Amino acid sequence: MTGRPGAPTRRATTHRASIHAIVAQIPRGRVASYGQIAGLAGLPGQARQVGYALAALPEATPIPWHRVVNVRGEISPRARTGSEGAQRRLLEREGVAFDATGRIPMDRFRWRAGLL
DNA sequence: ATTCTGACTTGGG
DNA sequence: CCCCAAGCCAGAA
Repeated sequence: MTGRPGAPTRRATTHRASIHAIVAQIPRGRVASYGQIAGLAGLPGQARQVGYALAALPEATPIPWHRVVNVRGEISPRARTGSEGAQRRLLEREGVAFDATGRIPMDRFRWRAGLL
């Protein structure tokens, strides 16, 4: 350890890594909210960080980032447009439905971790 | 080293 | 339903 006695513990891994790991587990046809992911990643209350972690992903990634939506069941608007439409299309292709107001009925599609 | 900025959630009025 | 404030991390300039 580079540890000087009394020095603050330095993060060995970034939070982004654990967040990506959780998102990678969301099964096809299911969605999770940012806050839900944060909790599962051991970072309760850091929903925002989840969004930032996803925004940092490269264009081509094996991580199913499109399965993460906000707690209201809607696709969160980004500063940079482009992926919103693609995200909805990807979800619909997996069988995730949107209601007339453009929201996903979370009661039906929310991912239950540890449950298929 | 400091400053800025982004895919959020929750509670209260 | 709307609006506001607080909590939070990391990478780029």
